[in-house]
Amino acid sequence: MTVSTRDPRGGAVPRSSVKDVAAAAGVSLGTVSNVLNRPDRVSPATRARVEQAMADLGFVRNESARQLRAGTSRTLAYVLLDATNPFFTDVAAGIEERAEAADLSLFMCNSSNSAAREKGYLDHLAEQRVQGILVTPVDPESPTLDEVIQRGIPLVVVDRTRSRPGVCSVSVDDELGGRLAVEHLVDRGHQRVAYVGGPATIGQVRDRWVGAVGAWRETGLPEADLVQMATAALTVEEGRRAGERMLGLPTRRRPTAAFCANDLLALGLLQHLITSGRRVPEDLAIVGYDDIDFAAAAAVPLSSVRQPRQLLGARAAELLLDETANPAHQHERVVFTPELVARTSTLG
Amino acid sequence: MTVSTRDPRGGAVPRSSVKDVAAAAGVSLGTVSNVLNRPDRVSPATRARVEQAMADLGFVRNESARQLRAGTSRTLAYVLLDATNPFFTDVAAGIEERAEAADLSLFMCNSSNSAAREKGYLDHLAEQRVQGILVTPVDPESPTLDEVIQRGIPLVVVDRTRSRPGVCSVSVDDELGGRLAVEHLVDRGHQRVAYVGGPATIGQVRDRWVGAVGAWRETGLPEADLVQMATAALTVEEGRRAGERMLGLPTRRRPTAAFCANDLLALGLLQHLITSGRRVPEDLAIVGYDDIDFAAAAAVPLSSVRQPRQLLGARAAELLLDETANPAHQHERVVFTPELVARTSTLG
DNA sequence: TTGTATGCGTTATCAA
DNA sequence: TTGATAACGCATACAA
Repeated sequence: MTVSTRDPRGGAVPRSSVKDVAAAAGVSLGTVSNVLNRPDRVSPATRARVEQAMADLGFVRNESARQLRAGTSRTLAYVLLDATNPFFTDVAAGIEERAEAADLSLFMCNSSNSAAREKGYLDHLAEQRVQGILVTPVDPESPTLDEVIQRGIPLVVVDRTRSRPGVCSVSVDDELGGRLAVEHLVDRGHQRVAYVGGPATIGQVRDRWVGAVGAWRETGLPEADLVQMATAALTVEEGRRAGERMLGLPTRRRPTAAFCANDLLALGLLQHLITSGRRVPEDLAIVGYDDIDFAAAAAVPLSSVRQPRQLLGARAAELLLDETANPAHQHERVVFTPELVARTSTLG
Repeated sequence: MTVSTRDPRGGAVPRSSVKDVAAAAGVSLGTVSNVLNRPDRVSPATRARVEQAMADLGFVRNESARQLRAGTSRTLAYVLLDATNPFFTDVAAGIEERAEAADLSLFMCNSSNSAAREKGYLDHLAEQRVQGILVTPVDPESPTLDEVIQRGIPLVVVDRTRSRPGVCSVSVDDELGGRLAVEHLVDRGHQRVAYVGGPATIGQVRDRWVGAVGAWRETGLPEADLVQMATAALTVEEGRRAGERMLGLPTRRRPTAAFCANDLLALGLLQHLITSGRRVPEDLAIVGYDDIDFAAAAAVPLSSVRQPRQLLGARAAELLLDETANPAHQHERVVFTPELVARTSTLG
C-alpha cells in the first residue's frame, strides 16, 4: 500500500552566514565569531543581541569553513566490514562510548566486505579531513591503509593486525580462538570435524582455520578428518547452504561436529539441521565464533568463541584519541584473548 | 593478554595543496584545478605533469574547501535508533544501495534511542552541510527535525510518519502490524494475551499496541485480558527479564500468548522460557515484530510481523535523492504493508 | 570590549 | 590551452 500526500514545497531557504548575523545585530563580524567561540570575551548585552539575531536568522555554523580555517574536525569514523553482523555494531558501540566522552561524533561506514567500497570511504574520509579513522579492513596489508596514514590521518586497525608496524591495532587472537574451538570439540570426543567458513580472502577466516589445524595436528588424528567446507560469505543464508551440503554427504563421511568461522554461519547451519529434523549436538555438534547476543538465544544455545566486543572498540578508540592528542604517542599492538563459551550445541 | 609493540612515530606529514602541486608542476593553480575537475580542458602533456606532481606530493583534495566553494557535499547520512538491531542495519543496506548508485557516500549515526544524541548528530550533520539526511527519529514530532528542514537540508523520515506534512516519510503500517499479530493469536484460540514492549515513548511501541487493542476489542474478549507488560528497552536482555516476570505470574493469570514489540524482545523471552524448561508454543505462544534473519533461526522458529526492510530504506533514499535533485519535488508519505509470517512459535 | 583585515584550499570567471 | 583573481564562511591576530 502506498499513500501519497502531495504538498507545496516549502519556501526558499536563505542560508545565513556570520556576516548576515553581524548585520542584523548591528555588530562586526568578529564579534559574532567571538560569541560563537569565546563568549566570555563579549559583553552580555551584545552577546544577547547577537544570539537573538542568530536565532531569528536560523543561523547554522558552516563546519566546512570552520574546518578549513581550523584544519581540524570533530569527527571520527569507523569503516566496518559488515554492518548487518551484530559483532561489528557491538564493536562500534564501544567506540562510540569513548568518542562521545571526548565530544566527538562517530560516523559509521559499511564496506560490505568490498575493497573498492572500503577505498571509496577511506578516500572520502581523508578528503573530509576527519580527525581519525578506525577500520576493520578487508585486507590489513592493503596499501590503501598506508595512503591514509601517509596523508597524516591517525588510523587504528580494529579486529585485525598488521605485519608492518606504523599503526596501532587492537585485535583478538584468532588463531587461539580456532584452537580453543577445535580442542573443545576433540575433548568432547569428535574425530571428524568440519571447518565452515569463507571466502578465504577474509583474514579472520584464514587465521581461525590456521588455529584449528594447529590444534588438530597436536591430537594426532588424521589430517584428512579436519575438513574444510567453504562458504561464499559469512552470513546466515550461507550457513543454511552449508547445512544442505553437510546433510548431502554420505553418513560415513559426514563430520560429527562443525566449527563455524562466525555465529551467523553457525546459526544458519543450526537452523537447517533442526528444520531437517536432525538433533544438535547428537547428529552434529556446532561451535560458532563471536558469541553475539543471538548465539545464546538460538534454536539450541550455541557454543561460541567469545570476543570482548565492546572492549575491542573502546580500546581502539582510546589509542586513536591518544594518537590525535599526544605528540609522544607510540604505536601499540593490543591483542586480546578469546574465550570458549560452551553451551548446549556441543554439550548435549 | 595484551602485547604492546612500541615503535618510533612516523615522520612529519606535510599536507600539500593545489598551490604546492602547481608549483611542483610548474603550472598555475587554475590548471591544477582543471586537471581535477575538467581534465578534458587540459592538454595531455601538462595533465600528465600535474598528475605526476600530485602523486609525488601525495596530494589529497580538501573536501572542506571544495564544499565551502561549491556549497554542496557528496554525502548522505542515516541517523538510526539502534545500530545493534539488525532491522535498522537492513534498512541501512537498502539506503546504501541507492546512495552508491548515485555516487554518494552514506554515513551512519547511531542515536541509541537518545534524543540528545540524535540532536547532536543532526546538528553536526547540518553544520557539515550534508546533501541529505535520513532519520528514524526518537520522536517524529520533535522540533529538532523542523530545524534541520528549515536549515534547508532535505530530510526523510524512515520507519515513522509525521502528522504535519512538509517532509517525506516512508514507513510501515504499525497499527496494522499490531492488528495482524493479535488476530493471528486469537485465531489460534488464545484468550489471554500479553503485549510485551516499552518504553512507551517509542512510537513503534505505541502504534503496535494501538493496533493490538483495536483487534482485541473486535473479538469481544474482555479488555482486561490483553495485558501490557512494559520493558525498559527493546533488547534481548529485556526480553529475558520479561520472561522472568511472565513465569512469576500465577498460572491462572498467566497469558497463553505474547506479542512482542520487536524480535529482540521476542528472542529474549523465548530464550528464557526454553531455559526454564517451558515449551513454546504450548506453554506460551510468541509473536515477534520485524522478522529479522535471526527470527527464523531461533530456538523455536519465531512467528513475526515482517516489514520490507531493504525496500523501506531504498524507497526512502529515492525520495531523498529526488528532493535534492528535482526542483518540482513533492513531499510524499509512503506507507508499506506488513505481513504476518507464522512459524512454530505460534503454530506448534 | 569591539572592529578590521587576512588567509585557510578550492572552484569558477575572465582575460591572455 | 593556460593563468590570474575573486569569492565561499569562518577564526584569529591585531588595532582601535
